[in-house]
Amino acid sequence: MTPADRPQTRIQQRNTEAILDAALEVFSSQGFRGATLDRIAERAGLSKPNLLYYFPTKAAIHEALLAGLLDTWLDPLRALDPEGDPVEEVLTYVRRKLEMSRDLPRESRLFANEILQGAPVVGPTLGTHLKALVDEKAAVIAGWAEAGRIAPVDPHHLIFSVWALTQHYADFDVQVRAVLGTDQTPFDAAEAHLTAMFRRMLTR
Amino acid sequence: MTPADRPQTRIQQRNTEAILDAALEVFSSQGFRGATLDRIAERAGLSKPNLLYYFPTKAAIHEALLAGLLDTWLDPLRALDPEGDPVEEVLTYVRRKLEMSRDLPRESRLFANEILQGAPVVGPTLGTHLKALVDEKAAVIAGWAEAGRIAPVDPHHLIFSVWALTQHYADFDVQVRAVLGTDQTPFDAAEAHLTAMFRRMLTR
DNA sequence: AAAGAGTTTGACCATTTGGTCAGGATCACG
DNA sequence: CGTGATCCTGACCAAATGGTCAAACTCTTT
Repeated sequence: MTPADRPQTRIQQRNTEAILDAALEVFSSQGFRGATLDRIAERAGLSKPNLLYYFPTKAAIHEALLAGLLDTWLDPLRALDPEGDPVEEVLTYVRRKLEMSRDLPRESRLFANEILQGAPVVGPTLGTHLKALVDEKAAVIAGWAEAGRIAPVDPHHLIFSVWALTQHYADFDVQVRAVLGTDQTPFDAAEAHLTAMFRRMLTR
Repeated sequence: MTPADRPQTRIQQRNTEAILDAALEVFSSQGFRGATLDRIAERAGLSKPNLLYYFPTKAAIHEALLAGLLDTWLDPLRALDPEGDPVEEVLTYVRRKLEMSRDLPRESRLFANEILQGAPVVGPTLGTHLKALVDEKAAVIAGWAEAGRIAPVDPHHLIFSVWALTQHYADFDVQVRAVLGTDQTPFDAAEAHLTAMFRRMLTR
């Protein structure tokens, strides 16, 4: 009776994937209101009615993207190991987050758009899921600081700093490249800079 | 012959101001495509045709906002004084930039939206004006580093870091507040954190 | 108070856009 | 090979939206 009874057809899988990929491209570069079903359908290689055969509304596509995104987005923070070496754990977190900015810039911009607009979709989960995870990891970091294993630091704002610094290279990519005026990726220099910066601030 | 011949009427001044303020509110929270002339007109207390009496198109309002913004946005960086004390100069820059995030969050979000969309409006100026200013100040910072007056650092990425860290508190305000779960402003703690962070990373 | 510049608006228009629907094409499977 | 489920499409619709315009109203100046 439930829709889950029938597993996905090959066609279903191929098309929903194509739609989500096309939608990610369009939503992340134009914002929710700027994206049109026509553009998404065109990029996905489908007709608009066909697109609406797989997703009931434009908002449904958007929500599907954000729902799938939040989990993967927080994976690097989840991996922060209370048993590991404090400085290396934070540095690893920074590196993994920066890699995500490099490899998944569309996802980063989709998320940035969502937060900029006031988080109309993911808003509810921010104060619950996200806050719970951040509080947990902040406590770990606070413990390291109290034990004198890293320099004293506000753990919540340390995490904000990681987010801000790494996501900047995805969300403001155009500006970064314009200022550097170089063709090559800024990510190598960014990693060196951020690694040195965090190491220096955490080493007492 | 030029329009500048006749100075602005009082009515003109009041209405253009009201329009720009309303537009800033709507553009920054909904993005360019998400903003409608009806909403802007409503917020400005004018009818839509009356609004279009003062600005020829929606895009013209948007461009007027961005044109006025870029200058004030870079004021704190311009104020970075090559003759001043290196660490204090950078810290002052950070503080002034953070104050702008606190006092002008709508402007910050408007700019973030513009860059996220690929800088369709300000794009050309990024590679010229902005790059020139950043290169100039980066050279100053590089000089300080070479002279051993601050710890060695990539000057361009240092400036990016200031932008990312300070603007984060305006652009991702919803997320920051949701995670902190507090009613009071996060800016006091943010200033303490950022000040300590930059001081530690620049002091050798 | 008259004239002319400046200001405002209701009515209107063309286009875009999210979404619907009936019917046709195609596929999986007994 | 036939039949039911799945997939696809052209034509269409209602609402939203950027923009126009002629006419009316108001303010300033002489």
